[in-house]
Amino acid sequence: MDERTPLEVHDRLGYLVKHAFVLMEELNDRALAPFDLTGRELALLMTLADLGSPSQQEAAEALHIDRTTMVAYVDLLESKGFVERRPDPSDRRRNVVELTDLGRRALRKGRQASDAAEQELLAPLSEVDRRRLRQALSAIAGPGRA
Amino acid sequence: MDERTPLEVHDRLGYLVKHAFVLMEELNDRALAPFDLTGRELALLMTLADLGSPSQQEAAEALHIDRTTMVAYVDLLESKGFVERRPDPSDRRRNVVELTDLGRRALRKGRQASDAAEQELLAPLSEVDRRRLRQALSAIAGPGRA
DNA sequence: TACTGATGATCAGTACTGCTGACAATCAGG
DNA sequence: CCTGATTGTCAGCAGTACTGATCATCAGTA
Repeated sequence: MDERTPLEVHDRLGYLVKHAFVLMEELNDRALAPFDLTGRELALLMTLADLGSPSQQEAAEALHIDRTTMVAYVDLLESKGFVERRPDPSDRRRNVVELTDLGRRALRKGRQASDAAEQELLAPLSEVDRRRLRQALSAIAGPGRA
Repeated sequence: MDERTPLEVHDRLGYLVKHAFVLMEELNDRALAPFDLTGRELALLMTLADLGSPSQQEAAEALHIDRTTMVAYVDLLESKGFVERRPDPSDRRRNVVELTDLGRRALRKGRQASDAAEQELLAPLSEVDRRRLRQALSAIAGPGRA
């Protein structure tokens, strides 16, 4: 009870991708709110866990965000007690960013909640279609394109 | 020559969808720049053409944006000479938004350029995969979800 | 040692997008 | 006429992420 006429713009790839993104963001942030996390913050926690204890620069590159943006994220997660900054003894220009125990716990809980949000977004799709969508998006936006 | 370790975060749906969106936006805006259009502005031109001559409110609903945001878009497109505001004689609260001849021309050119940008984004995919991706995104983000 | 250039983190300022809340004008129903 | 709802407009704010400048540090070189 919303659309009368099918609109051309609703079939454009740009429109579809944008609204899939907005929806995913909403579901993700809603699922993560109980753990005091946003989707972007969870992504950073995941990156820190994957990379060991990277510098801010390395983490920023892995997430394809600007290093000046990373400063604010680390500030935020540090204020929540999820990560700690530590100057790298072997190169004192660098800040090593490490997960705290609290941060590791938030990561575990957050990953579960985010998994559930993904399932919610993918609900209209069959198992095969979900796999195909993932593969298509990886081919489009994955390594070597950004 | 970029990623050493496969990172968990790069397989998350949120990450994939976000970066597909960012890439699509870049390709779209680059393709549309010669016609003095952004992807969002083209979307509005398409909506106006589809809906006939809707009020700002109707156009905003069709694009799922706020009516206060629509004001700025119409201002912008009006300053470029692509659309015209006209008070609706039958309801003087409303502004009917109409494409000008210049706007119709920009729409034609812009649609072609945007089509090319879509093809560029979809380049890594086969014809079948492109169709499946579109269907999957429609099921996820199409009518009835937003 | 001293000099030079590059690198990492930080901050101020800016731009863009899109929201909320308030307002005036207008309409519809009684 | 009144009342309440609707439409467009505007000011203000929030979130995101950038550029450019600055400071400390490092690496290489003479």
